[in-house]
Order: sequence, then structure tokens, then C-alpha cells
Amino acid sequence: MQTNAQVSAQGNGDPSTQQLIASLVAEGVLTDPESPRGRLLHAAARLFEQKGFARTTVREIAAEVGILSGSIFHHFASKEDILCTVMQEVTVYARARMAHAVAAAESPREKLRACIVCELEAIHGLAVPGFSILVVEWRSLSPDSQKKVLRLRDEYEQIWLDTIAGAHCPGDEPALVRRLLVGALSHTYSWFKPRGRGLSLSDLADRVLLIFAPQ
Amino acid sequence: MQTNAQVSAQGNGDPSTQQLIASLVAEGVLTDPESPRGRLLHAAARLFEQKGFARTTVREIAAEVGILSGSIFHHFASKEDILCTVMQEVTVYARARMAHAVAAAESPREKLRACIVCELEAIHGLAVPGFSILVVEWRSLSPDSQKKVLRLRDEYEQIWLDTIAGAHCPGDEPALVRRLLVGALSHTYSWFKPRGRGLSLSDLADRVLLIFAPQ
DNA sequence: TTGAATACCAAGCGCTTGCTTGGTAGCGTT
DNA sequence: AACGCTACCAAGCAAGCGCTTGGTATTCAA
Repeated sequence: MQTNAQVSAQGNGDPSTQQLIASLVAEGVLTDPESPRGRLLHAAARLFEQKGFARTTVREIAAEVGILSGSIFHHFASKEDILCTVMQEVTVYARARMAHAVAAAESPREKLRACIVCELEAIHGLAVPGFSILVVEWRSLSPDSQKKVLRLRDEYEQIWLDTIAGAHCPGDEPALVRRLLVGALSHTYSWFKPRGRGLSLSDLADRVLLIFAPQ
Repeated sequence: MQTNAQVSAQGNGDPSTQQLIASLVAEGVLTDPESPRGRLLHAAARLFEQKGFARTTVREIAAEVGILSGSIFHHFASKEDILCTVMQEVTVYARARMAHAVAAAESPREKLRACIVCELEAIHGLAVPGFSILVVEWRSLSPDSQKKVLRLRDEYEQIWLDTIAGAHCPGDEPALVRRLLVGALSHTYSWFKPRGRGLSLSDLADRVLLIFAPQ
């Protein structure tokens, strides 16, 4: 494992990102983004994020990759299957990315900051395309599909809980802090613009850290 | 104004709640809940909250009040018009309720706590049926409809901002605190159960206050 | 007694939706 | 050359959707 490679916020182009994706594809937990199935998943994620699941049609997803709507069902059992797969792969990738960032940080407080930055980058489309779908479209999933995603989500949340526990936040209730934090961070999606001239993402992370882990 | 009538969390049955509604109806800013239009709005709010806007059909809303689907369009121009009206009336009512609670509290810190409790009660369906729709279904609204609701929403938010400014939260940035707070509180919808045997709503409000306004 | 307004029904139109079916082109393997 | 696999097309079905239209029952004021 390369210790000096802190995951950057510059998107999907840089080498360390591609390396992470490649290793996850090799593990079999991520679909190859170059494959037809992979390209469909990316197109669907983009559309679901942009317009929402219910307002996105399978015809639009198909058109995005240049095939007809019927051909989608060669790769997925149903429209919901697409959403479920997107959510699973997004979760797997986000988890791997955050684990990487936490391992690279040194102090407990820096580790917590790394988590915050990671999730903010994910929410704002700087690092994990489709991440916001996990929050917004949760109810569009059937109970069975929810269980599948939840199993992966638990692994993601465990990193958070361990990190919060290490940082000694007020009240010493990591689960509660995480719950308030995930809400606060998710909601930044609807007001924070990382490319604006005001608050930067790094500034925002500092402000959040100041409130949830003062000292 | 009756100063001793703190708005309770017991739902829609108690006298002070009915009095508040009646006065808003008299002002013309709320539809009479007994009227056909009012009953449709309540049914729609319930269904939108339960199943989401896209997954609720006008036929279901109509059936809920015992009429046929076509008859709905005697009262509303479109399905979206129903959603927009629901959101407007929910906002008006929530604002009135919170203004009342803030006025009844004495210290700045207690006023902030009153806001937190008010919004938690609203989110968890204890006081303002349909409140969660404002958060979850925002994107289901056309830009024009969004503007209409936003104008009312601003009045609601102003109460929050003034109250936060008075309580001197860390960083002294009321707008930022409110933004993190609204996310944290909204998200409690997906994990906090006010009727459970664990944390009570009042306990939760205390914990939130401890983090966002320590002292 | 008339007329307007309100609230609703009965029927169905036009459109979109997710998804199915039967078939084909290209490609690597044997 | 024959096979099988992957990826896709062409056509369309069945169902559900929001919404329209023309008409009726009831109520209440003039």
C-alpha cells in the first residue's frame, strides 16, 4: 500500500483514483467502468443524481450510452436493479476511498477531519459520482434491495464510528454524533457550492470539525 | 395573546392547536381543514409523506376522501399544484407554531431550544403533518412553484436566524449554524423514533443544544 | 322560480412507462 | 466450419398515468 498517496479531490482523472478503481474491479466488487454494464451504471448514476430515480426513464439511460431501451434488460433485471447496483458500487467505492484517507491521516482529530472531507467531496460530486443518491433515493428501493445496500453501508459506517470514538466528541456518544453529522453533511448538498468564491470545502470541514469536535 | 399557552407536542387535538389553526384560516392563509379542498390537502400530505410524491397517484388521493380522480381538478389545477399548496400551508402553519413557541420561551438559549423542539416535533409528525415533505420532495416542485414556497420559507428561516444570533453559537455565523442544524434535525427523521424506549425527543433536543450551543 | 355556484360523476383520451419477445451481427474458441 | 456467447435491435404490449369533457345533483341567494 502506498502511504503517501492521499486521495485528492480533483475527480476521477488522477492516477491514484484509477488505481483504486482498478484494484476494486480486480477484486470483483466493482464493475469495470469500460464495460457496457459499467457505462450503463455511470450513466444511470448521473441521471439519478440529476433528475431523481422516478423522473429518469430507462429510455434516457439507454440513450446516454447509445443503445435502445429494451437492450438495458440484457444487463439488468429491472430498473430498480440498476438503482440497487449503483448504490452498492457507490458504497463500496466510497468506503475504500475513506479507509484510504483515514489510514493516511495521523492524529485522531485529523482522521476525523479526513472522514468529513471525504464525505463532503463525495456529496458534492468531486470524488464519488452518485453518492448523493444513497441519501435522496433510499425510499425508491424495495426492502429487499435496501438490505443488500445496508450490509455494505454498515462497513462504511463502522469506519466513521471508530474514528469518532477516537476523537472524543462532546457527549461521548459516537453513534449520536455520527447521526447528527451525516445529516448536517448530507444537507450541505442543497446549499454549499464548492466552486463558489465563498467558503471552500476545506473551510467548511474546519467549521464542522469545530462544532462537532471542539478543542 | 395568551402567554401561558405553550404549544404542546400532543398532536392536533388540543385546544391551543385548534385555536391557532382557526385563526390562520380566518386570516385566509390556511385552507379550512373541514372543506373539501382542505380534506384533499390533508389526504395528499399524508400520502406524499408516506409514499413520496411520484409514487402517489391522484386516484389514491381522491379515493382517500371518497371522490373520483377527475373531481380533484375542480379544486386544483394539477397534481403539482396540490404538492405546492401542501408545502405552502405546511410552511405557514409551522412558522406560526414556532413563532408562538419562541415568544413563550424566556432566555435566548431557551428560545433556541424551543426552535429545536418545534422542528423535531414537526419532522416526526407530532405537530405539523406533512412537514417532512418540504425536505424530501423539494425537487418534485417546478422552479416557479419553488419560488412561491421559498418566499414563505424565508419567513420561517428568519425566526431561526434571529434566535441563533441571540444564542451566540460557536463561530458566530448564524447562517452556517442553521444550515448544519437543519440537516442534522431533518435527518433524525430516518433514525429517531420518538415513541421508542430510548432517547426521548426532549433528550435529543438537549443533546443537539449541547453540541450547537455549548456552555 | 329562476340562476348561478359548488361539488361531483362517468367515461375515456392520449401519452408514457417498464418490460418482453424473437431475432441478428460480430467475435473468439474448438 | 460450426458453435456459443455477448451485445444489441426492432417492434410493441399491457398497464398506469395525469388530466379533459360533458353532464348532473344540490344548495342558496335574488
